[in-house]
Amino acid sequence: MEGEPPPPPPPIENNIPCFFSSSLPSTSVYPQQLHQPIQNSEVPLDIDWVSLLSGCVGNGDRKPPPSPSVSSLTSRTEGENSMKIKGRGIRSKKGIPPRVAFQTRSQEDILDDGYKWRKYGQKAVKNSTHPRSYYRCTHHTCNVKKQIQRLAKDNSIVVTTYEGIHNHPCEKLMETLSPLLRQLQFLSRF
DNA sequence: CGCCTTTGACCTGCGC
DNA sequence: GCGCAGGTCAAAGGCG
Repeated sequence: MEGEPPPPPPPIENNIPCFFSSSLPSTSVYPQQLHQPIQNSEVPLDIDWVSLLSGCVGNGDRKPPPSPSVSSLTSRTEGENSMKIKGRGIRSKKGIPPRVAFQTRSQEDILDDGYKWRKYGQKAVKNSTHPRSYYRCTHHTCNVKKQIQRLAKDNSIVVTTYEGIHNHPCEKLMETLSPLLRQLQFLSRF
């Protein structure tokens, strides 16, 4: 049924995965309208990290903002905008997890976002010379996935699409923040 | 030895 | 109904 009903974009808080990494070059976030092509590759640096992080907190994990250098977050990339929900493990139309896509200008395909990922597939995609890689969070109870692909028209841009929300804290972030938190606790006594 | 990547096969939905 | 394209599985091999 339902011939691709235009789903109302869910509140952004529910769609923002968390980002963390000293090496993560950039990001910007918009609600997931992942069926629309990227129209521009301008660089919106006015990231609302408060909203972003509050969404993370509400979802049980969080990451500090990376230092933005470039990027534009998107919805689906060109050549990808016609993507349908297919495949063996197809997401049921009822329970489609939130998805967020980022464009990141980076020489490296894999951006360190603080979580551990296991690659479970790679696929050549139409209209792109670069394959798309599929990753899954290695945490036992976490079912978050991400796809990584380079833009066909700009090899320097990596498009990372997160699907789902982590249900566990980011170990790397906790490592990083622990000393700070301890210090804050100590200072707050005075 | 355990974990990860690679890679081909398989599955599924959509368009024609 | 068929073919295409995207997404996933799982065996095999590599690496620390």
